[in-house]
Amino acid sequence: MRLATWNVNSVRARVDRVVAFLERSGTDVLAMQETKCRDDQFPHLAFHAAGYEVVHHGLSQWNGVAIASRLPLEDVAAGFDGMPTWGEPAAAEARAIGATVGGVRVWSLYVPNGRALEDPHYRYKLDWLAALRAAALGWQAADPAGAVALVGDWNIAPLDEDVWDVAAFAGATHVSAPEREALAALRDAGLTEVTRRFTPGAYTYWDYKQLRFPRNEGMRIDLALASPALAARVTGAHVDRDERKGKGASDHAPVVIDID
DNA sequence: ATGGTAGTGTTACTA
Repeated sequence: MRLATWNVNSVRARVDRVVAFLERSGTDVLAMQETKCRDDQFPHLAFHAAGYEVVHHGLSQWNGVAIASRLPLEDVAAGFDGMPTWGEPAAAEARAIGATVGGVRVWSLYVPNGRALEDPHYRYKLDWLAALRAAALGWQAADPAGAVALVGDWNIAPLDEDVWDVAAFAGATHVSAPEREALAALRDAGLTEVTRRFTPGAYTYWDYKQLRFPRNEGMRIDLALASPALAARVTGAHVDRDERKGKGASDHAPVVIDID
């Protein structure tokens, strides 16, 4: 199975490019983030025409997560138990969707950005990650030998080498110790990152501004965490950097994972 | 030079 994760930054603005990627790359299952639309606005027809079914969770023009697959999708879940809320009035955001495909439990995740260390959104981000860890501990306890993939835009650079200039991030989100610790704590639920060893030095995101992509000033923030049973089946991974090129590109590139 | 781009219910907000 070829599984990919991609923050598409609006599926409606990029549907042709996303479908072309699916067909070109031989991707069986694509987890998308930042679809930026409600369910009734999702461009299902273009995916169906290419032979993919889609499950989508979108509540507004913000966030939005989906899984497209040419294998059957089962047991779809919008959000996970205990997921924190945001805003006034407090409400769950569309940042997680899960489905079982080919025996693998796949979650497409869009972790809150955090905005700034002193911003309430940063606490929301940490709480969201802690709640995800608690949910994952439950999944592990229920099925210790299960194949689980948590993929998406984590909005965290786990290591200093995952940003082009760590000094430029002093006092900023994405690299702070609490964020990195919240991500690392998912290890308690048996989850490990499976793409890094195949993609050393690769970035997955480059800001639209300041010529970040031409200068390769990027960040590795799109990650794939896997349960032990699934991690043992990962045979390769790559970042499809070409998808960041040209007119109409997302600011993220797809991360592709091959599973035996 | 405290900007710069791109997306959305666009003239405000999110990233």
